[in-house]
Amino acid sequence: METLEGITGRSLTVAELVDVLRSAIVGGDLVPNQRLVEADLASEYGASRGNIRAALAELTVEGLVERVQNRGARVRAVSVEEAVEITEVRAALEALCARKAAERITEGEAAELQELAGRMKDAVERGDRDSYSECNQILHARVIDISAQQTAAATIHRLRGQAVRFQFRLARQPGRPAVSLPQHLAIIDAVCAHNPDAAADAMRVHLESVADVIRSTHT
Amino acid sequence: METLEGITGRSLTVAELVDVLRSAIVGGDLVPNQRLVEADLASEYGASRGNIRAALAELTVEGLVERVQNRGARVRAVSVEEAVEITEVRAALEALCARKAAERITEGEAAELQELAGRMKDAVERGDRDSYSECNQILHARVIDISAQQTAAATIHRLRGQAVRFQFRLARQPGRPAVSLPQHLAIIDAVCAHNPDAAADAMRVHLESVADVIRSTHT
DNA sequence: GCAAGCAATATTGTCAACAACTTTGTACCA
DNA sequence: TGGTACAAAGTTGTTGACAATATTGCTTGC
Repeated sequence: METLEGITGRSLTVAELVDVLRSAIVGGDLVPNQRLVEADLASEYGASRGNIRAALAELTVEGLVERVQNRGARVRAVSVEEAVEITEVRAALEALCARKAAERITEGEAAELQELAGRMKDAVERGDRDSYSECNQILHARVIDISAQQTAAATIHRLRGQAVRFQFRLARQPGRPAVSLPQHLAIIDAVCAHNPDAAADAMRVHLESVADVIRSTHT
Repeated sequence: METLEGITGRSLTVAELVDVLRSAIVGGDLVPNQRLVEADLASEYGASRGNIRAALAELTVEGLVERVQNRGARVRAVSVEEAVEITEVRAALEALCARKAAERITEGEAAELQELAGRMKDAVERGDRDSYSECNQILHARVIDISAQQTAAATIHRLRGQAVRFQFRLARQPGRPAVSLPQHLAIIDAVCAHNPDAAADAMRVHLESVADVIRSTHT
């Protein structure tokens, strides 16, 4: 892989570095607890150490990186307990979004969600995990989108980045689609039926069940 | 006021600057939309511009400061619409905390909350706004504490910082205590009765009513 | 063989200078 | 009078050098 610096000839800005490093952490190129030595990252990504340093400071506030005084930065390792907490917070926030989405949804958007429901049923019948997983992500994103809640959306997005490793494992669990499909369909039904309370409950139940699965992997 | 630099003889670290600037913004010494010129802040607080710059970057991620490329930083102005959203997110998260608190609360903690309920009733009867406002803050803080939800607590705290200006106005509204006192008592009752669903509902209803008041000030 | 102290190395924290960009003010021309 | 081009000032973005701190490995004495 060629670095961006190698291609463009200029060095990366702080904002670009934040994006690049965030992707590297969320994407798993930088693994939990891995040390992030400023000088190494600087030569790796073709940036000055000062900019690397600034980027690490921002990612620390985002919760992706952990720093201790005079001892440098590491990729933050999220414990199972913490992943459960994060998922519970997501449950509360996405339930809020589902509630607002049920209040605001248009007929066009409802038709779109119904079509998505069809694709999800199909995918489960065919045993197509990748397609189902994709629909899953689209559903959650669409509900947040329709809710038009900027603050909740930003918070959910940040938390997702921290726990993405656990989500990933989850989707591969055998028998998981059979459990989650009816939950997803219940969310779609309630949102499309303009039923805020039912939509919030359905979303909360769904993500609480995700939290339970994560909890159970702790043993 | 003497700067910390003037007292200690050394210049401030980035971490110290973040705290100082955060307090200044939340406390209202730096008002919304006020420009934050790095060089000015540097001489004001007796720090190097580089450290000021790093501190502003962190506060930007926290949502207290707004920056645009090459045009500097300002204190972020939170709109009424945004304050409503923030309060709704707080409603969802504090409802989660109330639920968990109801599950975990000990008898000692329950007695403490009941005593707080008494003080709140007293304060309203006596018309003592300051005391009631203080109890209010203690109640919310205690419920979050008892819930032992680190992730939710950190998120609530960050959001509170952004909307603190609106909260402040609210407490001074005439007739407000008469509305909020029964809501607060309902929260305490449900949490102490180990009733998670009721606790979550009571907290959500309470903060949604706060959101309504903020919304109504827009007109 | 082992622990304590010390030197060497690695790494982070801070700073001041320089470069790049944006805005403001002014002169000139239609 | 209005607008455009250009110069000047103000401010932010970036970098490399230096200082402070932590870690590692070695030596020495027991």
